[in-house]
Amino acid sequence: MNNRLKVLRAERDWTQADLASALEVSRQTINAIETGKYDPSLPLAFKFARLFQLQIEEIFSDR
Amino acid sequence: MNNRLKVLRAERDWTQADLASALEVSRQTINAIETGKYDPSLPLAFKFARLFQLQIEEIFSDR
DNA sequence: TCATTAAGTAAAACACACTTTACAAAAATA
DNA sequence: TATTTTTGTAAAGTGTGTTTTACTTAATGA
Repeated sequence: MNNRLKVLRAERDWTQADLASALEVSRQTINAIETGKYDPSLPLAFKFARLFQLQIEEIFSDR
Repeated sequence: MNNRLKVLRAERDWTQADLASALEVSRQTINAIETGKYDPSLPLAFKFARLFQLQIEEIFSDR
């Protein structure tokens, strides 16, 4: 699973910590997801989508 | 998190076991997700979406 | 260059996703 | 009604997602 989080953050000039606090998760969670260590849970994927106002599929991709 | 799995299954006349084998997960996993015991992982949510040819948000909803 | 901020990473702990086996209850069908 | 199929549920085990604390490295700015 890869994702566009780094780009979406850059477009907004947000740090990983900024994004983490917007989503109420730890900075390490953001880092781990961004660097592909693991996938977010579905509820967290929904939070990303809501925050960025995008479909989950526009942020995360299966292959 | 609620979902439309029961309806989507009914439209296709599939049992929980049918859906489970199409997705290569256990029947108990399908049952637990349908009955709200837990949410699927994001990769499994993608598999549902691909199978039903729907967006994840058209199958699962956050509230 | 020095100090600060941002990003990467690691370990331990805990909660949740998923499996297998097994059984009971409900629904469908002969 | 009797049998079969489907659904619900439970317990134990494994693996993954997330947290906290903490340290290192990289990038930014005075």
